[in-house]
Amino acid sequence: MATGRTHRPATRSRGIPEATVARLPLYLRALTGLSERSVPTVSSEELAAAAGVNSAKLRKDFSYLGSYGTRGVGYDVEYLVYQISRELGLTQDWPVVIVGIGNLGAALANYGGFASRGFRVAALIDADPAMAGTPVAGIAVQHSDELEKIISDNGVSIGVISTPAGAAQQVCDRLVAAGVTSILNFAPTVLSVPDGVDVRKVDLSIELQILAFHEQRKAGEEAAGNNAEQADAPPLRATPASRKGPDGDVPAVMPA
Amino acid sequence: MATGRTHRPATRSRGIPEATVARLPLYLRALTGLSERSVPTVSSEELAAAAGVNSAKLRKDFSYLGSYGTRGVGYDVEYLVYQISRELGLTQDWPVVIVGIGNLGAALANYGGFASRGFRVAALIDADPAMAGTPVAGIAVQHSDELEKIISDNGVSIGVISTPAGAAQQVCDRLVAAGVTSILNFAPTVLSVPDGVDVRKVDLSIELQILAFHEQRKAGEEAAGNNAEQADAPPLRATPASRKGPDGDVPAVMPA
DNA sequence: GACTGTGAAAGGGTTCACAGCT
DNA sequence: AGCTGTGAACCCTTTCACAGTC
Repeated sequence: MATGRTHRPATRSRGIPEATVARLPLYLRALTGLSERSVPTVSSEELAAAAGVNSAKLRKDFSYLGSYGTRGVGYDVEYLVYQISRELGLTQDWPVVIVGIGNLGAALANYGGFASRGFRVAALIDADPAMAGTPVAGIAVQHSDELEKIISDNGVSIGVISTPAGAAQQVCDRLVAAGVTSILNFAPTVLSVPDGVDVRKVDLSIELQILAFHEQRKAGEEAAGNNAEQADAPPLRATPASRKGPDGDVPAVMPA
Repeated sequence: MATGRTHRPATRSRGIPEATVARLPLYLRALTGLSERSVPTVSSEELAAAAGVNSAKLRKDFSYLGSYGTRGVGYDVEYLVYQISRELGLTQDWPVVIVGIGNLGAALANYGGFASRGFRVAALIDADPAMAGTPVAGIAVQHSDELEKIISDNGVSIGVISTPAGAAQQVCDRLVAAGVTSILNFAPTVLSVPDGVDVRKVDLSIELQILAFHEQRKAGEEAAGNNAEQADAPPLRATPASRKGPDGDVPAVMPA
């Protein structure tokens, strides 16, 4: 025990913070770029810049994985690529099914980033019988009747839902019943799943709405000083006891 | 300071937490559903369930917007729809351009959720001259030479990038130079933008990798007890001074 | 009685700043 | 000298629990 001791308080590979996990793919991508350019080592500063984060955060993130750097030198690119890949579970192959082969589903099937890094599109599934057999991205679409069989035959544990909103929960239920435990949902719905099943959501319209919020903010800033956005609101309140439309004031409903 | 009436500490419509902003679209969607079914009021409990959050969080979120509920009763659906829409800036129309009309761009153009709620696809832009004029989702694709003109003619402030990764930064720079201040980026790249420009990123492969991490976790749990995922790691270290692959153990680089 | 609005407590995540190693 | 690894401070977010209002 001559060294600095602190035996590492059992918090090693257990309990990597979620925020850190979400950034690992980012680091991995940056590292892959460096690897392709045969860069042997990077400092936290350089890598952080390439990944678009600050270096303190990156160092802390890596510290959760272990001590993979060398003081005074930096990180070995190849070694880090391997460690992060392993931590993310990308050293194994993940068969994935995509359900709902409309515009978006087809785009996903064709997306190169899917195929690389451990993910393999095991099947494309659609409810439309007319689509069955049609090749999309080189894979024949299968009818959703086959869903359960496909899942179990291929040992699929990750499913992607790109159906219309109305079908998503139903598809989700079938995926889960068939053994899928991770779902990436592109349909604009809240999916309910049993404990132990992970759902991640990608929602285009939500992202746009968040941008619109900040955009409006910026626009309001120019005409600053007076609280602009509150100012032009109609003076109606919801309080049933008081005034709610009795005075011909618009209830102000959005189109849809 | 006796207690009682804190006069609302000037933190009214200023400074809505980012986490809250990100959930407003979720609430809005749930409320729209209720509105279509002509439900007049909801409790925080009901609405929270529909939006997939817990009710305390929802109430706190709404408290940042103002006091829009009625104690003992709940929230007036129509009124809340209006207030949230206004807060998000959806009572005005946002022209949006989509740059990069490949599979994904086309899917986005066709996505219904775009058109509803204040967003209007003002133009589709692609670098391929062969695509110019081709109608996608009822809109003729325009060549990227026109980008600057399109932006300024239509007063576009929100741009969507669905180009390949290699083109994204360049497209981003042109969008920003032309006046766009909010960007939704689907390309797997870190975009650098000047201050004052917002970027949101949607990255399919990152989402999958996060799922894979948790999936691997679950798999490791079954064979629990011993720290499985660390256990099978090859005992190589990056320290250039010490051992680095000398023992024929794979450096294990990802394919790409 | 029912349900909102909100202080206060608890929990994560980020940033700082520096000790410690090479 | 240079750069990592990390306690400690700080900040943001979530949750609790209850006073306040209808």
